[in-house]
Amino acid sequence: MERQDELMNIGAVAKATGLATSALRFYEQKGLLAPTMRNGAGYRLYDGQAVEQVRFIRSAQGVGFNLDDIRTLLDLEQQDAGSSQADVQGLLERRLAQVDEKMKELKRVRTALGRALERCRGSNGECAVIREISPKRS
Amino acid sequence: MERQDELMNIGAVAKATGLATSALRFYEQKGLLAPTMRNGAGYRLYDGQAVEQVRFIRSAQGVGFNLDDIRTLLDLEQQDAGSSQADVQGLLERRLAQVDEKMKELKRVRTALGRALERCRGSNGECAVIREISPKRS
DNA sequence: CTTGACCTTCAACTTAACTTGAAGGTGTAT
DNA sequence: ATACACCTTCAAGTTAAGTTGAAGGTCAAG
Repeated sequence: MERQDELMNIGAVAKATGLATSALRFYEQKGLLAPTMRNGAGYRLYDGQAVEQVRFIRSAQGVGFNLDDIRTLLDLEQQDAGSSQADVQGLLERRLAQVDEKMKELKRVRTALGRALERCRGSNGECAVIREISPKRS
Repeated sequence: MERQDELMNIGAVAKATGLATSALRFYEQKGLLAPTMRNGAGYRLYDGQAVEQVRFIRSAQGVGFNLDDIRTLLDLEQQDAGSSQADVQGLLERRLAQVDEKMKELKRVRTALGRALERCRGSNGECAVIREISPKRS
């Protein structure tokens, strides 16, 4: 299982993740994403793991974690001297509880939407009138 | 049994929800929360539903929706007469799909944390997080 | 009728998470 | 060797979601 160590420069990572290069540099500055190395000219070079990491960041962000939270989560990977296993474990447990809390909230939101949809379908014909629902992006 | 129409002023809603009064005024300005009425002096007066609504807003925010999204959700819930049934239904369905997508992301994050925790407990040292993310792309 | 805890508006400030722009170096294809 | 698309840093701008502060009105208690 030799992973081909093809390194990609920042533009390739950007393309692979759908983010702007500026966002990737920003993540680096915030300690969330480090290139594996730089080439002679100072270009950042990333391996495939970076793409995975960016995807994790986006997932976590999408469900309401901020970059600081995410950084501490990613820092666990590093096994920094100074953080004991117990520290790491405790942090993981707290984050997990937080995720479970979010799961509940999401279900709450889902239920509310489901009820609205039901009502909308149940009312034969009348949800409302007029037009113009703006094509709002997510 | 006419105890239901107790109106509360903004400070009481703030206390009941844990938000600052300034946040509640801000939500009003953004069209997310309207007081049922004002008293003679211009004081905002809210009913109990407002507290529920604020809780919904916080839940939705907590799972990554922004206030604009939430406003459209609330508009739908109240069947804000302003769009056709098909439009409303379609939008509701899209939002539901979005919620389900977030649910998946949350599960993804949860799984990553859960497995890292398990390994962290089981052996010494390995408390990696992002390695546990399945390399599945969206 | 004054005191203190409320409330009002409005404008300016803050923080997070980026983006944009300027000024310039690099890689490679013709 | 000249384009041209990349890349670099650094500073400043933007947007969302509020907070903070000034200047003042209101209400119950003493």
